[in-house]
Amino acid sequence: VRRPVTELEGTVLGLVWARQPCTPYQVRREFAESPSPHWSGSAGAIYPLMRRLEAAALLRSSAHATGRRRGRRYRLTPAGRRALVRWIGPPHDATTVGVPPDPLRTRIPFLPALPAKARARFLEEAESAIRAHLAHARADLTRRKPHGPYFTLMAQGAITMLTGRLEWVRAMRAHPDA
Amino acid sequence: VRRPVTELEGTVLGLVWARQPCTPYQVRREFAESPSPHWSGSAGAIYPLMRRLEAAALLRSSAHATGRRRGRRYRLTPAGRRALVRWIGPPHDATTVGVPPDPLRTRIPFLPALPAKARARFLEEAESAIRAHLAHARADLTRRKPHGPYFTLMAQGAITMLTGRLEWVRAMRAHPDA
DNA sequence: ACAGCCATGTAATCGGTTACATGATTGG
DNA sequence: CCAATCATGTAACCGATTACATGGCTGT
Repeated sequence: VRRPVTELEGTVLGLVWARQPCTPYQVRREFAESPSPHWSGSAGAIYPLMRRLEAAALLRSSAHATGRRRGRRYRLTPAGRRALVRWIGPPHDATTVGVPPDPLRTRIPFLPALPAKARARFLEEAESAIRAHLAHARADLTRRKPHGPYFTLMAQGAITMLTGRLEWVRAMRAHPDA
Repeated sequence: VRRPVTELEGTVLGLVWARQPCTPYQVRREFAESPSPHWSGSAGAIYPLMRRLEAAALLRSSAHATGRRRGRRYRLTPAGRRALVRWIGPPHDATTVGVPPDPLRTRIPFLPALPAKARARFLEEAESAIRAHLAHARADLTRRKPHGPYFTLMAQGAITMLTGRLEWVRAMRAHPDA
């Protein structure tokens, strides 16, 4: 009666699957290089998490040493592989496929708390910040393209989201009282 | 030297601002009715949080009783109002305005772990689930329209995100190896 | 040799969820 | 009156972040 794996656990299973044998540090680097800042991939999150996954028999590890440095390399167990497939889905639940959280959208209903001038600045700064992130996302796309079609598709997904958000903000600036 | 308010704290400040005087239960209902399932608005989160905000002098409360039921009504203090304005921004940081987290997108690079048939089913189920959520979001829009332009804009933002995601999934289904 | 980064961890803190407890109100 | 729901909390657990500690490696 194992509980389903969390988002972070599922992502780590996927990263290990793709790179096995894989060290916790490689996983951390992947999070650090990701354009999405949602998870920090901090050491305090990743190392204990991978130990937990091993305790749950979803990962197994072997000691490893490059030169004199100790370390562990992780691989998926068959149960880990099955847990990964179940995490990917389908079925998709509401948190996976529903309206994604968006801190910018969250702020919109509270804009009347700002004076009109600050409200205009809010939207102006938002638009230029989104453009900057869009440029980063496009750079990320070209960087990931050699890694295969699915990495390309993921990067395109990020661009799609940013583009939609940009249009949305532009519409708000155009019709402030729509 | 107060730390900046978190997303949940900022949202609660905004909700209290819009409805003051406001009980924790009203705040919880707002989260429960929100189409985004990101925060549960559980009692164990909201009641202690509002007490913390009062301890930080961003909220003040007065005891209240309807019939024989005890309770507290909260209002913003001037400092709370300033904290709300600072939370809304600008400036926007990367977590606010960058690529939003998206559990569906997160799964894409791991699709090769699925057999081809399951991969097709993943995309098929994703598309139909997004359509269902889009219908909910549109219903939410018409429900919120009477509450003013900013609630309308927020609801439209959710629709924009879902529409973009739908097009993205449709493109993936059309060109599985793009 | 020494500074700085790479790599592997651990400990304390903090906050959100889950589960539970309790009383008040309302509908049948 | 009794059940279901509304409303107000509390406590335990769990996990992510922050900050710290350590030791090996690399360039100058």
